[in-house]
Amino acid sequence: MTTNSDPVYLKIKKELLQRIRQGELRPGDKVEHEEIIAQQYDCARATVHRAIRELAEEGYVERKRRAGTRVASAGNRATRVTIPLVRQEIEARGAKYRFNVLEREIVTPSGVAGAALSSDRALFLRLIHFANEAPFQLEERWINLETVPQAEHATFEMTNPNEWLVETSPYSEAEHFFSAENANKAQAKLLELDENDALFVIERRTHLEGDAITYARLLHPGANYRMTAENFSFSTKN
Amino acid sequence: MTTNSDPVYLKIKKELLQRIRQGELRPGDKVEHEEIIAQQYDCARATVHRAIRELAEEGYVERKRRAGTRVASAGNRATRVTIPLVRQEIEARGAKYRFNVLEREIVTPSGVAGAALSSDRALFLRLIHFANEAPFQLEERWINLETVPQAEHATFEMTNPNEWLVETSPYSEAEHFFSAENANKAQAKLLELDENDALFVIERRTHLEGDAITYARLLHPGANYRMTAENFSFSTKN
DNA sequence: AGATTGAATATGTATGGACATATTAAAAAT
DNA sequence: ATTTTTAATATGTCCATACATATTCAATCT
Repeated sequence: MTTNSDPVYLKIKKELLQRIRQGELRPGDKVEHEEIIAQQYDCARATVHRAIRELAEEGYVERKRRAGTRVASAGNRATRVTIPLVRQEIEARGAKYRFNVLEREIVTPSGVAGAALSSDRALFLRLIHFANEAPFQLEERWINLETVPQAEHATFEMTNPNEWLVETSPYSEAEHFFSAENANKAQAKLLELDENDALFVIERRTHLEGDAITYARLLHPGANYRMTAENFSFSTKN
Repeated sequence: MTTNSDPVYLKIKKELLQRIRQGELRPGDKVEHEEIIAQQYDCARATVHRAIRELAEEGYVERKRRAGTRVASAGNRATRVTIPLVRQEIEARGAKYRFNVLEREIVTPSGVAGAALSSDRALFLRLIHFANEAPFQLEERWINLETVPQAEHATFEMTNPNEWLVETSPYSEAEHFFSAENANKAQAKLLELDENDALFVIERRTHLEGDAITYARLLHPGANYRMTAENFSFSTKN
């Protein structure tokens, strides 16, 4: 609900959103002009503009110059997913975090990793992450040594590759893919599962200004892993 | 890159983001005050404010009154996932969409569905969705008949339940969960898979002002299903 | 009828000023 | 030395106004 202490633009936003949620304004319906709403709330047009602009950014309405504002057609709305760092994810559950480097090798990446990195030299790493000594995530990672040459001499004993990379180039762009796979024999053994058990797979490609940095596959036992997507405007809070 | 035709606030936003991406401004670093940037760009403070506010909303910087603006610590950044309507998803691939209602029954939901709906009467539906006559998604859905009584007499012959619900209460709030499971015998048969093949599972709970509307489980063959998460500020476009 | 031109209009951006408010740092009082 | 009070400051919101620009609708010309 709308709090008295809310700034005016938020009040307008919430009340409009409520009218949409409750079906008073249905997809395709026109929303009043900014000037008219400004009169209703006795405020400046800029204030109304901000309210409706934010609703547009969140996908609730569509705006066109001269044509006005309409409630957007529903369906395929965007949700937010936060992909956590393993350590945080594990420690947030109150468990002890530990990881282990199983493999470390300089390779010429091929296949998916090759396509993702487009580089001749990469550092390949295979790691396992534990929560309270129980296998939590199996990680296969390629780091592009052409764009991140420092990786060649990093030990990855104290900080895992993910944390190391976040430290090294903090705000690189990332793409994520989610899928499900059956565990092969090796994966099953490392994760203490049976062969063919379902795995929840997160793939991540990061790049900086077009240059590929890393490609990683993060494999979780499907039986107890669950990823949550939040709504954009939760209830009427925002 | 910054286009000449970009509005000033976008120019400021992009150039600040670039300084963060390239590591000139690192996590924890202070960003200049709004007034100073306004001087540099010869614009009003409100213009700078909008640029930095949007960067804050996207998680790149953190702002505190009196304390100023600092580059946020990286890691666990949010990404956007769009959960498409099956029909759109299938037709977007150029395939023919068809669905089939396999089961339809009024039940008292128990287990996860019961917890999600907290209702005594629900319509349970089991459906299969085809792409070019190949099984694409298996759907198990409970619709709360206390909040959506009209569902009891809906046929779901032309419009599938998802589309029907989007039509009925367009902007309800939704939560999504992703996970991986092994197909049981029945699921495998319906999806034309082998038993134990990995399934990519999307669970969805929707509610309207606190009242539960529906709970659905959407099961995809893991072998060829892949969900993509986009970045928030793609490159430097936004 | 069809194409071209020309207003009308709703949104988009921007200004420069004002006041509110959270938070910090310095000053004063204990 | 520690706590309390006070002032300084950066961000947050808002206004009234102005002009830019995309898009529609009507008027005009071929």
